[in-house]
Amino acid sequence: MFYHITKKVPFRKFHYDANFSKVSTVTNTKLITDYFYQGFPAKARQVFDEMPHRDLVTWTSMISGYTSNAYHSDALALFRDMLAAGVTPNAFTLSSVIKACKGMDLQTSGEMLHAQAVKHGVDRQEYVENSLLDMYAMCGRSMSEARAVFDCLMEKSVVSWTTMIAAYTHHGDGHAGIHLFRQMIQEGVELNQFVCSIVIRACASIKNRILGKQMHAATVKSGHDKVLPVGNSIVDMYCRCMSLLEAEQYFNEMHEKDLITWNTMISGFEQAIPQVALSLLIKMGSNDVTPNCFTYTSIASACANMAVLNCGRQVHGTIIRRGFVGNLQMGNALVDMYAKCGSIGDSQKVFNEMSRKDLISWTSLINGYGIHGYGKEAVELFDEMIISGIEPDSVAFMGVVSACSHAGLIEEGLKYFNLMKTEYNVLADREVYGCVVDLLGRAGKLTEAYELIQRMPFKPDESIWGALLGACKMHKNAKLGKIAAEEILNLKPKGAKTYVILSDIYGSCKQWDEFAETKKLIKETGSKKEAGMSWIELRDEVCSFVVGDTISPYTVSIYKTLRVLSKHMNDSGVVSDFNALQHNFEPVTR
DNA sequence: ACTTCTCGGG
Repeated sequence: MFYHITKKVPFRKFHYDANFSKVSTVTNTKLITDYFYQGFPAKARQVFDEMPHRDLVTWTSMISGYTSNAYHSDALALFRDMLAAGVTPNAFTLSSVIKACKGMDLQTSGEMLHAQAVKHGVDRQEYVENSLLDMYAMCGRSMSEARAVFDCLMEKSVVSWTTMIAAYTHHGDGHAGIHLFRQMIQEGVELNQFVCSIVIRACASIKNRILGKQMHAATVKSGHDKVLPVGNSIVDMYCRCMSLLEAEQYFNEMHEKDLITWNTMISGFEQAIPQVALSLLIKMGSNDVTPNCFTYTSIASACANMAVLNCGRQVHGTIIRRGFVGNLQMGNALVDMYAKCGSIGDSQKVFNEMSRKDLISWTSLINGYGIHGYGKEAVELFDEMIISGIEPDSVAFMGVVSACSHAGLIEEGLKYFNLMKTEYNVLADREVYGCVVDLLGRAGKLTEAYELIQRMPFKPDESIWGALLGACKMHKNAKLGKIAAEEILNLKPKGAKTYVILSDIYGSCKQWDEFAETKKLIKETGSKKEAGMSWIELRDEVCSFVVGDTISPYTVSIYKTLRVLSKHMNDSGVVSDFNALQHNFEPVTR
């Protein structure tokens, strides 16, 4: 049992003073360690401050305790105090304080500590070496420095391997991480829980479900799957590989779950089946797990993906009540949520009230403006972001280009596309090219769009040809439409949707022979186009609609309203696109 | 008595 010994202890004045003081230092140091272990840094600090005498181990316990509780700046400050007090650090101290530098992304300070380690002759000790390796790997912009250190290690322990695999994975190169893992196995290094969880994470990052499942099996065999972080990684892996059934199955089988387990499931389901994310929130409550900030950012995204404004507002209310509004990622999720739920005003409001904004905050609102057709506002916000000193990435450019595309701001959109490489040195990925194809296509510059596809540095995929095909439909260009459709069918032979659009194009171009032939092909392949679905919130209910719906109790009034609306459109001179549609279906009424 | 590597948010 520990008890708190302070300066006020009266026995200090006796002759065995020195000895007693030593005992009390050891005891109090144990107490400090224990307080940190229990997660009470303030109590640990109080013991430390009241100690009559502190030795190197006491200082080190404080520093490492701060780091393991993520109080990195306190750890660093205390290290400075320690040096000022004339105490010389050892390998234990330095590995802890190097870890603090990693936690704060301070490579320069880390390098200074590296020098200290050399000075005190501990730089080649295993723990110091590994913490330095981790610091260089995680703080550096690339892996080259860390790789050089790793290759020079005298002895590669499982920790060194884990550090490297983790760093590659965090830098977005899961393949390199797995490659290193294979090497590690070949060298006969034993698995431990850390390697298991990070390798599964690497499988998740490259969405390799087969390899992930093999690793899952390996962890079961070695018993490491009983460790929570490993189990959580397994759930995460199945979610990211879009194997939600397996994720749920494993989740249900877990004998122990923590907050991260629940959060992993909720964020895993948030995109594909947002309703399940909401029911998981309720379930976790009845399992006595309290949701945190992470939980609610995923829940806000789930509301965004369901486009349910009322539900979203209620969630926002809960977020305010729980005091999560100041959180950056939380704010970002809310900006996105309101935009996707159709309330761009609330989206702006949340954005304006955010005390800190990062690239994602700006991008979310730019995307929101794009969704709502506010091209000019998107462009202005993008420029404002640049002025505020934020460096755009390809996602941000995609947001502004796509907003321009939807608003018909062709010149503006192309301007930003060109600025990417000329001004900002941002590489346009396949998605950005897709946006630009869409932009040119909508503007009727079909030949330019086709030429861009031919000279882009990637193999065009289905969605890029799809953008061209859609534009061909819009501008009634059967020649390029046929080319685009053929390319898509090469990539995805049974795409009924492609035939349908192509037949629309032939129909609207009045090429009836080709129209009939395409229709015949649709029948022959026997596949059906997946129906698009829309939904709105009506009071407490979500009502969904599909084309040709006869099931909805509102069918009759829906088509009545549609006729009124299209009459309004015609009367006010809006040219509707109903011509192409007429060939596909007739409204079904009862 | 003190040390390194693992899991969740566009």
